[in-house]
Amino acid sequence: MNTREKILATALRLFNEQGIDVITIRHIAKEMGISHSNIQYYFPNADEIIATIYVNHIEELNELPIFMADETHKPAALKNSIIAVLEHIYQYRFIYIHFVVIARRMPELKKVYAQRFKIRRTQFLQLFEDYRKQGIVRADIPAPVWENLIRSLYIIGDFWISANELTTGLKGKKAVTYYAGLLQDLFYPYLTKKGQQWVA
Amino acid sequence: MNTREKILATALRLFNEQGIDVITIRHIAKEMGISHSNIQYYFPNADEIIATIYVNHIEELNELPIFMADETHKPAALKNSIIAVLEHIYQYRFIYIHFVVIARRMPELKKVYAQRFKIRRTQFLQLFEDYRKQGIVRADIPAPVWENLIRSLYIIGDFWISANELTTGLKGKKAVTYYAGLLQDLFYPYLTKKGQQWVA
DNA sequence: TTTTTGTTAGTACATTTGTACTAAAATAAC
DNA sequence: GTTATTTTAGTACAAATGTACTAACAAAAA
Repeated sequence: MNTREKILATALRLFNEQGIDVITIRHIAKEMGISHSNIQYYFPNADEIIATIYVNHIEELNELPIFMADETHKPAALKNSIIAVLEHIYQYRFIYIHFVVIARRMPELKKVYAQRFKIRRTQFLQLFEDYRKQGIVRADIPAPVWENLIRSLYIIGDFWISANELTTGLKGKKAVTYYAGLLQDLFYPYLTKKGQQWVA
Repeated sequence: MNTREKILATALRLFNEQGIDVITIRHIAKEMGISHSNIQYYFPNADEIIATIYVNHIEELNELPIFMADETHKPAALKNSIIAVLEHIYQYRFIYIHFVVIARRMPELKKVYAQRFKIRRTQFLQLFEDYRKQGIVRADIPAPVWENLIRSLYIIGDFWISANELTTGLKGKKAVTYYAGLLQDLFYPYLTKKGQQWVA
Protein backbone atom coordinates (compact mmCIF):
# COMPACT_ATOMS: atom_id res chain seq x y z
CA MET A 1 0.00 0.00 0.00
CA ASN A 2 1.55 3.29 -1.11
CA THR A 3 1.33 6.58 0.75
CA ARG A 4 -1.73 7.78 -1.10
CA GLU A 5 -3.65 4.61 -0.29
CA LYS A 6 -2.49 4.74 3.33
CA ILE A 7 -3.77 8.28 3.60
CA LEU A 8 -7.18 7.24 2.26
CA ALA A 9 -7.35 4.25 4.58
CA THR A 10 -6.33 6.24 7.65
CA ALA A 11 -8.67 9.09 6.78
CA LEU A 12 -11.57 6.68 6.33
CA ARG A 13 -10.93 5.13 9.73
CA LEU A 14 -10.62 8.46 11.53
CA PHE A 15 -13.65 9.94 9.77
CA ASN A 16 -15.70 6.89 10.73
CA GLU A 17 -14.52 7.01 14.32
CA GLN A 18 -14.70 10.72 15.00
CA GLY A 19 -16.37 12.56 12.12
CA ILE A 20 -15.26 14.98 9.45
CA ASP A 21 -15.95 17.97 11.70
CA VAL A 22 -13.09 17.16 14.06
CA ILE A 23 -10.56 15.37 11.85
CA THR A 24 -8.12 17.58 9.93
CA ILE A 25 -5.21 16.85 7.63
CA ARG A 26 -2.91 17.36 10.59
CA HIS A 27 -4.73 14.68 12.60
CA ILE A 28 -4.41 12.20 9.78
CA ALA A 29 -0.72 13.00 9.39
CA LYS A 30 -0.05 12.60 13.11
CA GLU A 31 -1.91 9.28 13.16
CA MET A 32 0.22 8.08 10.24
CA GLY A 33 3.46 9.45 11.65
CA ILE A 34 4.16 11.60 8.59
CA SER A 35 4.19 15.33 8.01
CA HIS A 36 1.02 17.16 7.08
CA SER A 37 2.85 18.59 4.10
CA ASN A 38 3.23 15.07 2.83
CA ILE A 39 -0.52 14.60 2.78
CA GLN A 40 -0.87 17.97 1.17
CA TYR A 41 1.35 16.68 -1.62
CA TYR A 42 -1.33 14.13 -2.53
CA PHE A 43 -4.45 16.02 -1.49
CA PRO A 44 -4.58 19.82 -1.41
CA ASN A 45 -7.13 19.73 1.41
CA ALA A 46 -9.35 17.43 3.45
CA ASP A 47 -12.32 17.91 1.14
CA GLU A 48 -10.36 16.29 -1.68
CA ILE A 49 -9.82 13.25 0.51
CA ILE A 50 -13.51 13.08 1.34
CA ALA A 51 -14.48 13.43 -2.31
CA THR A 52 -12.08 10.67 -3.33
CA ILE A 53 -13.40 8.31 -0.67
CA TYR A 54 -16.97 9.14 -1.64
CA VAL A 55 -16.42 8.39 -5.32
CA ASN A 56 -14.63 5.16 -4.44
CA HIS A 57 -17.58 4.11 -2.34
CA ILE A 58 -20.17 4.85 -4.99
CA GLU A 59 -18.10 2.97 -7.55
CA GLU A 60 -17.90 -0.04 -5.26
CA LEU A 61 -21.66 0.06 -4.81
CA ASN A 62 -22.20 0.27 -8.55
CA GLU A 63 -19.96 -2.75 -9.04
CA LEU A 64 -22.13 -4.93 -6.82
CA PRO A 65 -24.17 -7.46 -8.80
CA ILE A 66 -27.66 -6.18 -9.52
CA PHE A 67 -30.35 -8.27 -7.98
CA MET A 68 -32.87 -9.50 -10.52
CA ALA A 69 -36.12 -11.21 -9.75
CA ASP A 70 -35.90 -14.12 -12.13
CA GLU A 71 -37.13 -17.56 -11.07
CA THR A 72 -33.71 -18.90 -10.23
CA HIS A 73 -33.33 -16.43 -7.40
CA LYS A 74 -34.35 -17.43 -3.94
CA PRO A 75 -35.57 -14.87 -1.42
CA ALA A 76 -32.36 -15.45 0.53
CA ALA A 77 -30.57 -13.92 -2.46
CA LEU A 78 -32.59 -10.73 -2.04
CA LYS A 79 -31.73 -10.49 1.62
CA ASN A 80 -28.07 -11.20 0.91
CA SER A 81 -28.17 -8.51 -1.72
CA ILE A 82 -29.51 -6.02 0.82
CA ILE A 83 -26.91 -7.09 3.37
CA ALA A 84 -24.08 -6.66 0.86
CA VAL A 85 -25.11 -3.06 0.22
CA LEU A 86 -25.52 -2.27 3.91
CA GLU A 87 -22.10 -3.73 4.66
CA HIS A 88 -20.51 -1.38 2.16
CA ILE A 89 -22.43 1.53 3.61
CA TYR A 90 -21.29 0.59 7.09
CA GLN A 91 -17.65 0.60 5.98
CA TYR A 92 -18.11 4.15 4.71
CA ARG A 93 -20.51 5.23 7.41
CA PHE A 94 -19.04 8.69 7.94
CA ILE A 95 -20.30 9.67 4.50
CA TYR A 96 -23.89 8.99 5.53
CA ILE A 97 -23.55 10.78 8.83
CA HIS A 98 -22.24 13.93 7.15
CA PHE A 99 -24.13 13.48 3.90
CA VAL A 100 -25.74 16.89 3.69
CA VAL A 101 -22.69 18.84 4.83
CA ILE A 102 -20.51 17.00 2.30
CA ALA A 103 -23.02 17.65 -0.47
CA ARG A 104 -23.19 21.32 0.47
CA ARG A 105 -19.45 21.72 0.37
CA MET A 106 -19.05 19.72 -2.84
CA PRO A 107 -22.21 20.10 -4.91
CA GLU A 108 -20.68 18.11 -7.77
CA LEU A 109 -21.00 14.97 -5.63
CA LYS A 110 -24.76 15.36 -5.63
CA LYS A 111 -24.76 14.50 -9.31
CA VAL A 112 -23.05 11.18 -8.65
CA TYR A 113 -25.68 10.48 -6.04
CA ALA A 114 -28.62 11.55 -8.23
CA GLN A 115 -27.34 9.45 -11.10
CA ARG A 116 -27.19 6.33 -8.95
CA PHE A 117 -30.67 6.99 -7.58
CA LYS A 118 -32.13 7.27 -11.06
CA ILE A 119 -30.67 3.94 -12.18
CA ARG A 120 -31.63 2.17 -8.97
CA ARG A 121 -35.18 3.53 -9.13
CA THR A 122 -35.72 1.91 -12.51
CA GLN A 123 -34.23 -1.34 -11.27
CA PHE A 124 -36.54 -1.34 -8.26
CA LEU A 125 -39.61 -0.70 -10.38
CA GLN A 126 -38.56 -3.56 -12.66
CA LEU A 127 -38.07 -5.81 -9.65
CA PHE A 128 -41.53 -5.01 -8.29
CA GLU A 129 -43.02 -5.61 -11.73
CA ASP A 130 -41.32 -9.01 -11.95
CA TYR A 131 -42.52 -9.93 -8.47
CA ARG A 132 -46.04 -8.92 -9.42
CA LYS A 133 -45.97 -11.14 -12.48
CA GLN A 134 -44.83 -14.05 -10.34
CA GLY A 135 -47.65 -13.39 -7.91
CA ILE A 136 -45.23 -12.65 -5.10
CA VAL A 137 -46.45 -9.12 -4.48
CA ARG A 138 -49.96 -7.72 -4.65
CA ALA A 139 -51.40 -6.45 -7.91
CA ASP A 140 -53.74 -3.94 -6.25
CA ILE A 141 -51.08 -1.41 -5.21
CA PRO A 142 -51.27 1.93 -7.05
CA ALA A 143 -48.15 3.03 -8.91
CA PRO A 144 -47.49 6.14 -6.76
CA VAL A 145 -47.36 3.91 -3.68
CA TRP A 146 -44.59 1.89 -5.31
CA GLU A 147 -42.79 5.10 -6.19
CA ASN A 148 -43.02 6.33 -2.63
CA LEU A 149 -41.92 2.95 -1.31
CA ILE A 150 -38.70 3.31 -3.30
CA ARG A 151 -38.15 6.78 -1.87
CA SER A 152 -38.73 5.45 1.62
CA LEU A 153 -36.34 2.56 1.04
CA TYR A 154 -33.75 5.06 -0.08
CA ILE A 155 -34.19 7.33 2.92
CA ILE A 156 -33.81 4.39 5.28
CA GLY A 157 -30.91 3.03 3.23
CA ASP A 158 -29.10 6.33 3.48
CA PHE A 159 -29.86 7.17 7.09
CA TRP A 160 -30.05 3.93 9.02
CA ILE A 161 -26.45 4.61 9.99
CA SER A 162 -27.44 7.87 11.63
CA ALA A 163 -30.59 6.44 13.20
CA ASN A 164 -28.55 3.59 14.63
CA GLU A 165 -26.12 5.94 16.30
CA LEU A 166 -28.97 8.01 17.76
CA THR A 167 -30.90 5.09 19.20
CA THR A 168 -30.03 1.43 19.04
CA GLY A 169 -26.26 1.89 18.86
CA LEU A 170 -25.57 -1.48 17.25
CA LYS A 171 -22.06 -2.17 15.97
CA GLY A 172 -20.83 -3.81 12.80
CA LYS A 173 -22.55 -6.98 11.66
CA LYS A 174 -25.30 -6.62 14.25
CA ALA A 175 -26.27 -3.22 12.90
CA VAL A 176 -26.23 -4.47 9.33
CA THR A 177 -28.39 -7.47 10.16
CA TYR A 178 -30.89 -5.44 12.14
CA TYR A 179 -31.46 -2.81 9.48
CA ALA A 180 -31.51 -5.38 6.68
CA GLY A 181 -34.40 -6.92 8.59
CA LEU A 182 -36.04 -3.54 8.90
CA LEU A 183 -35.85 -2.99 5.16
CA GLN A 184 -37.12 -6.47 4.46
CA ASP A 185 -40.11 -5.99 6.74
CA LEU A 186 -41.06 -2.89 4.78
CA PHE A 187 -41.97 -5.32 1.98
CA TYR A 188 -44.07 -7.58 4.15
CA PRO A 189 -47.49 -5.97 3.70
CA TYR A 190 -46.99 -5.90 -0.07
CA LEU A 191 -46.57 -9.66 -0.26
CA THR A 192 -49.31 -12.00 -1.39
CA LYS A 193 -49.92 -15.23 0.51
CA LYS A 194 -47.70 -16.91 -2.03
CA GLY A 195 -45.11 -14.22 -1.47
CA GLN A 196 -45.22 -14.73 2.28
CA GLN A 197 -44.51 -18.43 1.86
CA TRP A 198 -41.79 -17.57 -0.63
CA VAL A 199 -39.84 -15.45 1.85
CA ALA A 200 -40.61 -17.57 4.88
CA MET B 1 -38.50 40.19 22.00
CA ASN B 2 -35.55 40.55 24.36
CA THR B 3 -31.91 40.03 23.46
CA ARG B 4 -31.87 36.40 24.49
CA GLU B 5 -34.86 35.58 22.32
CA LYS B 6 -33.42 37.55 19.43
CA ILE B 7 -30.21 35.55 19.69
CA LEU B 8 -32.14 32.29 19.57
CA ALA B 9 -34.23 33.45 16.61
CA THR B 10 -31.23 34.69 14.65
CA ALA B 11 -29.20 31.60 15.45
CA LEU B 12 -32.05 29.36 14.32
CA ARG B 13 -32.32 31.20 11.03
CA LEU B 14 -28.58 31.13 10.33
CA PHE B 15 -28.24 27.49 11.36
CA ASN B 16 -31.11 26.57 9.05
CA GLU B 17 -29.68 28.57 6.18
CA GLN B 18 -26.02 27.64 6.47
CA GLY B 19 -25.48 24.89 9.03
CA ILE B 20 -23.90 24.65 12.44
CA ASP B 21 -20.50 23.84 10.96
CA VAL B 22 -20.05 27.32 9.49
CA ILE B 23 -22.02 29.56 11.86
CA THR B 24 -20.20 30.81 14.95
CA ILE B 25 -21.15 33.13 17.77
CA ARG B 26 -19.36 35.90 15.94
CA HIS B 27 -21.49 35.37 12.83
CA ILE B 28 -24.67 35.56 14.85
CA ALA B 29 -23.45 38.71 16.59
CA LYS B 30 -22.53 40.37 13.31
CA GLU B 31 -25.91 39.47 11.80
CA MET B 32 -27.63 41.02 14.84
CA GLY B 33 -25.40 44.07 14.93
CA ILE B 34 -24.26 43.43 18.49
CA SER B 35 -20.96 42.37 20.00
CA HIS B 36 -20.06 38.73 20.32
CA SER B 37 -19.38 39.34 24.01
CA ASN B 38 -23.02 40.23 24.38
CA ILE B 39 -24.07 36.84 23.10
CA GLN B 40 -21.50 35.26 25.34
CA TYR B 41 -23.25 36.95 28.26
CA TYR B 42 -26.34 34.83 27.58
CA PHE B 43 -24.74 31.72 26.12
CA PRO B 44 -21.17 30.69 27.00
CA ASN B 45 -20.75 29.04 23.59
CA ALA B 46 -22.60 28.05 20.43
CA ASP B 47 -23.36 24.56 21.72
CA GLU B 48 -25.46 26.07 24.50
CA ILE B 49 -27.52 27.89 21.88
CA ILE B 50 -27.99 24.68 19.92
CA ALA B 51 -28.98 22.76 23.03
CA THR B 52 -31.50 25.44 24.01
CA ILE B 53 -33.07 25.47 20.56
CA TYR B 54 -33.16 21.67 20.54
CA VAL B 55 -34.95 21.44 23.88
CA ASN B 56 -37.40 24.15 22.82
CA HIS B 57 -38.18 22.17 19.69
CA ILE B 58 -38.75 18.90 21.49
CA GLU B 59 -41.00 20.65 24.01
CA GLU B 60 -43.04 22.17 21.20
CA LEU B 61 -43.40 18.74 19.63
CA ASN B 62 -44.49 17.24 22.92
CA GLU B 63 -47.10 19.97 23.31
CA LEU B 64 -48.78 19.05 20.04
CA PRO B 65 -52.11 17.27 20.58
CA ILE B 66 -51.71 13.52 20.46
CA PHE B 67 -53.64 11.94 17.66
CA MET B 68 -55.99 9.24 18.87
CA ALA B 69 -57.87 6.80 16.72
CA ASP B 70 -61.33 7.15 18.22
CA GLU B 71 -64.37 7.12 15.98
CA THR B 72 -64.82 10.86 15.96
CA HIS B 73 -61.55 11.32 14.13
CA LYS B 74 -61.54 11.53 10.39
CA PRO B 75 -58.53 10.37 8.34
CA ALA B 76 -57.93 14.00 7.42
CA ALA B 77 -57.14 14.53 11.10
CA LEU B 78 -54.38 11.94 10.89
CA LYS B 79 -52.85 13.61 7.88
CA ASN B 80 -53.12 17.04 9.50
CA SER B 81 -51.47 15.60 12.56
CA ILE B 82 -48.55 14.38 10.44
CA ILE B 83 -48.32 17.72 8.67
CA ALA B 84 -48.26 19.62 11.96
CA VAL B 85 -45.27 17.58 13.14
CA LEU B 86 -43.43 17.94 9.85
CA GLU B 87 -44.00 21.69 9.87
CA HIS B 88 -42.35 21.95 13.27
CA ILE B 89 -39.47 19.81 12.06
CA TYR B 90 -39.05 21.99 9.01
CA GLN B 91 -38.81 25.10 11.18
CA TYR B 92 -35.98 23.46 13.10
CA ARG B 93 -34.50 21.64 10.15
CA PHE B 94 -30.86 22.30 11.00
CA ILE B 95 -31.24 20.00 14.00
CA TYR B 96 -32.12 17.08 11.75
CA ILE B 97 -29.34 17.79 9.31
CA HIS B 98 -26.73 17.81 12.07
CA PHE B 99 -28.48 15.33 14.32
CA VAL B 100 -25.60 12.91 14.87
CA VAL B 101 -22.94 15.58 15.30
CA ILE B 102 -25.13 17.41 17.82
CA ALA B 103 -25.79 14.21 19.73
CA ARG B 104 -22.08 13.39 19.77
CA ARG B 105 -21.14 16.77 21.14
CA MET B 106 -23.98 16.81 23.68
CA PRO B 107 -24.79 13.24 24.67
CA GLU B 108 -27.33 14.44 27.24
CA LEU B 109 -29.63 15.46 24.38
CA LYS B 110 -29.86 11.84 23.30
CA LYS B 111 -31.83 11.11 26.44
CA VAL B 112 -34.44 13.72 25.53
CA TYR B 113 -34.70 12.09 22.13
CA ALA B 114 -34.86 8.54 23.46
CA GLN B 115 -37.53 9.51 25.97
CA ARG B 116 -39.73 10.98 23.26
CA PHE B 117 -39.25 7.92 21.08
CA LYS B 118 -40.33 5.61 23.88
CA ILE B 119 -43.54 7.52 24.51
CA ARG B 120 -44.35 7.88 20.82
CA ARG B 121 -43.72 4.20 20.18
CA THR B 122 -46.38 3.22 22.69
CA GLN B 123 -48.78 5.75 21.20
CA PHE B 124 -48.21 4.36 17.73
CA LEU B 125 -48.79 0.78 18.85
CA GLN B 126 -51.99 1.91 20.54
CA LEU B 127 -53.06 3.69 17.37
CA PHE B 128 -52.47 0.59 15.25
CA GLU B 129 -54.37 -1.51 17.75
CA ASP B 130 -57.34 0.86 17.63
CA TYR B 131 -57.29 0.86 13.85
CA ARG B 132 -57.22 -2.90 13.84
CA LYS B 133 -60.27 -3.07 16.12
CA GLN B 134 -62.09 -0.73 13.77
CA GLY B 135 -61.17 -2.93 10.84
CA ILE B 136 -59.20 -0.13 9.21
CA VAL B 137 -55.90 -1.99 9.17
CA ARG B 138 -55.21 -5.65 8.56
CA ALA B 139 -55.28 -8.16 11.40
CA ASP B 140 -52.79 -10.55 9.78
CA ILE B 141 -49.66 -8.43 10.33
CA PRO B 142 -47.16 -9.92 12.80
CA ALA B 143 -46.22 -7.74 15.77
CA PRO B 144 -42.52 -7.38 14.81
CA VAL B 145 -43.60 -5.92 11.48
CA TRP B 146 -45.56 -3.22 13.32
CA GLU B 147 -42.54 -2.58 15.51
CA ASN B 148 -40.30 -2.19 12.49
CA LEU B 149 -42.85 0.02 10.78
CA ILE B 150 -42.62 2.43 13.70
CA ARG B 151 -38.83 2.44 13.45
CA SER B 152 -39.06 3.11 9.74
CA LEU B 153 -41.55 5.92 10.28
CA TYR B 154 -39.16 7.44 12.76
CA ILE B 155 -36.16 7.22 10.46
CA ILE B 156 -38.10 8.89 7.68
CA GLY B 157 -39.55 11.41 10.11
CA ASP B 158 -36.09 12.34 11.31
CA PHE B 159 -34.28 12.35 7.99
CA TRP B 160 -36.73 13.47 5.32
CA ILE B 161 -35.20 16.92 5.76
CA SER B 162 -31.78 15.60 4.76
CA ALA B 163 -33.14 13.42 1.97
CA ASN B 164 -35.03 16.39 0.58
CA GLU B 165 -31.89 18.51 0.43
CA LEU B 166 -29.97 15.70 -1.26
CA THR B 167 -32.55 14.98 -3.93
CA THR B 168 -35.90 16.66 -4.43
CA GLY B 169 -34.90 20.03 -2.97
CA LEU B 170 -38.44 21.11 -2.15
CA LYS B 171 -38.92 24.23 -0.05
CA GLY B 172 -41.29 24.98 2.82
CA LYS B 173 -44.87 23.88 2.51
CA LYS B 174 -44.17 21.88 -0.64
CA ALA B 175 -41.57 19.77 1.15
CA VAL B 176 -43.87 19.21 4.11
CA THR B 177 -46.77 18.15 1.90
CA TYR B 178 -44.65 15.81 -0.18
CA TYR B 179 -43.12 13.96 2.75
CA ALA B 180 -46.40 13.85 4.63
CA GLY B 181 -47.72 12.01 1.59
CA LEU B 182 -44.72 9.71 1.64
CA LEU B 183 -45.37 8.81 5.26
CA GLN B 184 -49.05 8.33 4.61
CA ASP B 185 -48.37 5.99 1.70
CA LEU B 186 -46.26 3.83 3.99
CA PHE B 187 -49.55 2.90 5.64
CA TYR B 188 -51.32 2.05 2.42
CA PRO B 189 -50.53 -1.68 2.16
CA TYR B 190 -51.57 -2.17 5.77
CA LEU B 191 -55.08 -0.89 5.12
CA THR B 192 -58.08 -3.17 4.69
CA LYS B 193 -60.58 -2.43 1.94
CA LYS B 194 -62.60 -0.60 4.54
CA GLY B 195 -59.49 1.28 5.53
CA GLN B 196 -58.79 2.28 1.94
CA GLN B 197 -62.27 3.75 1.63
CA TRP B 198 -61.80 5.46 4.97
CA VAL B 199 -58.71 7.35 3.87
CA ALA B 200 -59.84 7.95 0.29
C1' DT C 1 27.88 10.20 -12.51
C1' DT C 2 25.08 13.82 -13.10
C1' DT C 3 20.69 15.54 -13.69
C1' DT C 4 16.04 15.53 -13.27
C1' DT C 5 11.82 14.27 -11.19
C1' DG C 6 9.12 12.75 -7.40
C1' DT C 7 8.48 12.54 -2.42
C1' DT C 8 8.83 14.06 2.36
C1' DA C 9 9.71 17.35 6.14
C1' DG C 10 10.02 21.76 8.23
C1' DT C 11 8.81 26.41 8.81
C1' DA C 12 6.13 30.46 8.52
C1' DC C 13 2.05 33.28 8.35
C1' DA C 14 -2.65 35.03 8.08
C1' DT C 15 -7.17 33.86 9.65
C1' DT C 16 -10.52 32.09 12.60
C1' DT C 17 -12.28 30.69 16.85
C1' DG C 18 -13.07 30.06 21.80
C1' DT C 19 -12.36 32.25 25.89
C1' DA C 20 -11.13 35.54 29.40
C1' DC C 21 -10.94 40.01 31.11
C1' DT C 22 -11.99 44.95 31.72
C1' DA C 23 -14.64 48.93 31.15
C1' DA C 24 -18.50 51.52 29.71
C1' DA C 25 -23.39 52.12 29.42
C1' DA C 26 -28.03 51.29 30.74
C1' DT C 27 -31.35 49.93 33.97
C1' DA C 28 -33.15 48.98 38.51
C1' DA C 29 -33.04 49.47 43.52
C1' DC C 30 -32.50 52.16 47.37
C1' DG D 1 -29.82 61.31 43.38
C1' DT D 2 -26.90 57.80 44.52
C1' DT D 3 -25.76 53.11 44.52
C1' DA D 4 -26.12 48.38 42.74
C1' DT D 5 -27.02 45.37 39.26
C1' DT D 6 -27.56 44.04 34.69
C1' DT D 7 -26.35 44.44 30.08
C1' DT D 8 -23.29 45.59 26.30
C1' DA D 9 -18.85 46.56 23.97
C1' DG D 10 -14.01 46.33 23.33
C1' DT D 11 -9.67 44.20 23.65
C1' DA D 12 -6.45 40.61 24.15
C1' DC D 13 -4.53 36.06 23.67
C1' DA D 14 -3.69 31.20 22.91
C1' DA D 15 -4.78 27.36 19.98
C1' DA D 16 -5.97 25.43 15.65
C1' DT D 17 -6.25 25.49 10.79
C1' DG D 18 -5.49 26.21 5.78
C1' DT D 19 -2.06 27.46 2.87
C1' DA D 20 2.29 28.72 0.88
C1' DC D 21 7.05 28.22 0.53
C1' DT D 22 11.68 26.23 0.90
C1' DA D 23 14.82 22.64 1.63
C1' DA D 24 16.20 17.99 2.15
C1' DC D 25 16.04 13.47 0.51
C1' DA D 26 15.16 9.52 -2.57
C1' DA D 27 14.41 7.50 -6.95
C1' DA D 28 14.63 7.46 -11.78
C1' DA D 29 16.50 9.09 -16.14
C1' DA D 30 20.12 10.88 -18.82
